[in-house]
Amino acid sequence: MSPQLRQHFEKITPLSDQEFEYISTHFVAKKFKKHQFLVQEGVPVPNDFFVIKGLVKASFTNDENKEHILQFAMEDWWVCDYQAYFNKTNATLNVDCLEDTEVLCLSLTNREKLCAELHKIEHFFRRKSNSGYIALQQRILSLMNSDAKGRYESFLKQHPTLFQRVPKTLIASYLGVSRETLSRLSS
Amino acid sequence: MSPQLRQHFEKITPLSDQEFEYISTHFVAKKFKKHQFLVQEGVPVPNDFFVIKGLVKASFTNDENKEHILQFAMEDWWVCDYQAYFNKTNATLNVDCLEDTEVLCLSLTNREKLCAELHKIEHFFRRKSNSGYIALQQRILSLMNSDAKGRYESFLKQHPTLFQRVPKTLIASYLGVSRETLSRLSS
DNA sequence: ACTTTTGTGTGACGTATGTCACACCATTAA
DNA sequence: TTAATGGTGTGACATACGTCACACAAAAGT
Repeated sequence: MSPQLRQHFEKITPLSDQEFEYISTHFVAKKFKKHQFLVQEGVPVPNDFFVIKGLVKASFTNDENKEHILQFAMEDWWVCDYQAYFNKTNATLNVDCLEDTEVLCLSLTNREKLCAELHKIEHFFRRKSNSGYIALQQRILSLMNSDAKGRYESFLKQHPTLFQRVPKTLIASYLGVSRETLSRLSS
Repeated sequence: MSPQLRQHFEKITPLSDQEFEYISTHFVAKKFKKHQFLVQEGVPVPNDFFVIKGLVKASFTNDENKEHILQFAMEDWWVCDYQAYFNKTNATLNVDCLEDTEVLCLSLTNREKLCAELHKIEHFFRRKSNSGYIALQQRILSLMNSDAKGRYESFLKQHPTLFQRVPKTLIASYLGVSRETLSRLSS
């Protein structure tokens, strides 16, 4: 199985060959084409996804059919509708591919099994979750504190790669601005 | 030590008397008066706080002296500047008391020690962090999807207690709206 | 090769919300 | 008792941003 996953774990905790081999049996590789859905609103969410290759977005679409992007995920990112995943409810988000993408799927059962069996893994996921929490707090601050231009610029700074790979329409929807406003900012 | 903390842990994982007794030696009780700071911008943040009694706010103040509230915390809530705490940097947030409050302090060292020694505790904090993450995602969606009125109403629904204990000026600053706009909403 | 879809710019206009100003009351401190 | 502080309402006005409309080009699908 992908050495990418191992490297990813080992940024936080070292693993023996056996340990990693054991861990990797709990993941399932899958491929998706552009426009395919990893998670679809209204249906259960058995898996969390670790992106090996490609690019996806996680988004919420409201009653007026306006889409708000919660997250992009490219190589080495995790993505899911975590609310639905952890609470075993139906998804309220969609996760779909902006490019052809390859992922490793981790079912909730396998995740909890690994966490229970290997303290290291529980530690890993705690650390991941902590960082995620902090990042979201930053995002909230940026939504409250900065105007469209400020958010646009700090996105550009923090995610130059995404900025190139993602259409601006979607970046607008990630930043919480209309497509038109974003367009006027860059000109 | 406070049975409140034990109950709080046991919502997620059962503990023996000895276990809890051991755990509790890692916490330090402290009392603060209204207007005192638990965390102050620019200084290190050695502790995370579990609120036993009282009410605090965690906020960011920008260059124009505008305050944005990231979180309120009352009984049974955890509060901190987690970015500074986990990364051992200086605080960018302030945490201060809206009421006289009693907390249990958990240093980063003790937290990591407990997590390493007791798998249960690492599990506890992973679960906590996961829920926190999900809650912040919801908040982001609400900032992007709802207008002032919508956010105000869902805050009222979700936190009727806070609504009573917290001045509306501060609720406004939590919701990302001006004091005046919020005032006009309720009338 | 043709059509459809996707991405992007730009003008005109409406509106939700911010800002500034002032007034009033309740509470706390001196 | 007075003064200072904190919380709230409300009017007048400014503005950032959304919405709708149209145009055009590039990419994708047939």
